[in-house]
Amino acid sequence: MTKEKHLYSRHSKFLVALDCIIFGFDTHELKLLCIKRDFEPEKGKWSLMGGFLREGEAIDQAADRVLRELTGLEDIYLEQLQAYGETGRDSAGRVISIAYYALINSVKFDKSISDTYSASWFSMHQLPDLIFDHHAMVDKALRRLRRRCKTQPVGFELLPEKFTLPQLQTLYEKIFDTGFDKRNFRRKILEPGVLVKLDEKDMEGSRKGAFLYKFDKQRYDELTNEGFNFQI
Amino acid sequence: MTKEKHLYSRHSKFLVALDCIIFGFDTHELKLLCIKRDFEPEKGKWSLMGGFLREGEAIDQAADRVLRELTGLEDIYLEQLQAYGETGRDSAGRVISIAYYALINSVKFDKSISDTYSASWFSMHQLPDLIFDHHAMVDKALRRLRRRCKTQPVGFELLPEKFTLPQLQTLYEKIFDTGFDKRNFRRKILEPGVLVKLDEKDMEGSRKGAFLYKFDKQRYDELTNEGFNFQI
DNA sequence: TCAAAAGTGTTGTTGATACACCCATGA
DNA sequence: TCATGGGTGTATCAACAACACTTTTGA
Repeated sequence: MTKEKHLYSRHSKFLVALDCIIFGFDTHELKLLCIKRDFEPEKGKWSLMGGFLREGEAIDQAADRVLRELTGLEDIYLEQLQAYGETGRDSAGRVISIAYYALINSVKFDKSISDTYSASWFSMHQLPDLIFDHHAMVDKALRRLRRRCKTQPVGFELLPEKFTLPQLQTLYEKIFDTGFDKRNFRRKILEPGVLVKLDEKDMEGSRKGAFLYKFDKQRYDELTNEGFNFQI
Repeated sequence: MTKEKHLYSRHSKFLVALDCIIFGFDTHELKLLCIKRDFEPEKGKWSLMGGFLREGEAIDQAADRVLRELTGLEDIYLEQLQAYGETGRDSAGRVISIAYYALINSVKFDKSISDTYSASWFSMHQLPDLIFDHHAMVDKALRRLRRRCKTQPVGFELLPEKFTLPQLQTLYEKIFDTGFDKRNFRRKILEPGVLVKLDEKDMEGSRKGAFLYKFDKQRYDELTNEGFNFQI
């Protein structure tokens, strides 16, 4: 008999699931990665990527595993939103679900893996119907993402390592679903000095070309230790 | 055989606990309600009030029940923080814990009930050692409380229905662990017009006496519908 | 009459917003 | 040469912070 059984055995146990709200950005749109469920219940309907917690696995690890199973990606920004535990939330039985949101650079991710799950990207403005309480999770994730983007340099997670300021501005505009003044945006984002301008231009987006920048994580950490707070 | 067993039976089940971070305010201090555990493991140590999720119970309901068991209070402000699920977090076995924080007016609560749990209030500056990851939960709860207080009128939950502006200011100062300018504070808090001044004074705190105010929830809801956002 | 807390407006500073033109390039 | 998106500085306005004296009352 295990210690656990001895002490807590009179209490009920529950299935614990992880659901991932996966955001991506492809130069013009903020997108959400959804999968077509290939198992019951709700087989064939659109859903967030999810999975069940396993013995001996921390919940953060489990979310990471679920994300990796779908995208093939490691070292992804992943943050817990909250637990969802209404009794009727899963039509097939009692499941406590812990929602996480992830930010991925959609260029990187492994299309072949996601094909096996019938995954596809949807614009945040044209989401499909999602099962259970997944819409509520997505709403909450978007609000959280906006809050994080205001005070932490997480937007960069959605872009390639090298990016242009117009790209970055477009990203922020899509996340906040609004427009920003170009000069004010550049001033604010450059002012703390955590973006380093490279001697390279991206010539894709325009004739003139736009300088590439890189996020200087080391510099950011230094400043943060000195009490600096990122703000956009 | 239930539908649940049929569909999800190959997955593991887990104990799910609820832990409540209970904040109170007693005119001079922001306080935390802790209990001395009367069961193993960690019997005799200080802990947050907690309990296990039951079959057929939504997690929010369960948190509410746990809170009521300790305080005897209904209709308490209660908000989920997040789930904690490290594998070794509970020394007696694998338990997923969902943390909630509550705001109660510490005058109201039923001392006799809490005595049966050996509960007591601790100043946020002199917290006892707490078991497991409860300190991390408290830290997170305090940060969340500060954020909520900045943009939602939740501070009033910690005060009696009628309160004075000096009391309210002290509350905010204790929550944010800082001092505010009296005139600026009064201007900001009164400006939106969601506090109604009563024709009564509280004579406890001073010779002169301070006017009592009441939070006008109906007015607040009206303004909120018109797009108003509370800000302090 | 005095000690102790309540109550009240104005000014300076700082951060946010609005705004228009020149530049570099490929077609 | 022209169409397209990239890059730059200043002036105005609003929000925030700093600040000191009068009032009321009970002891």
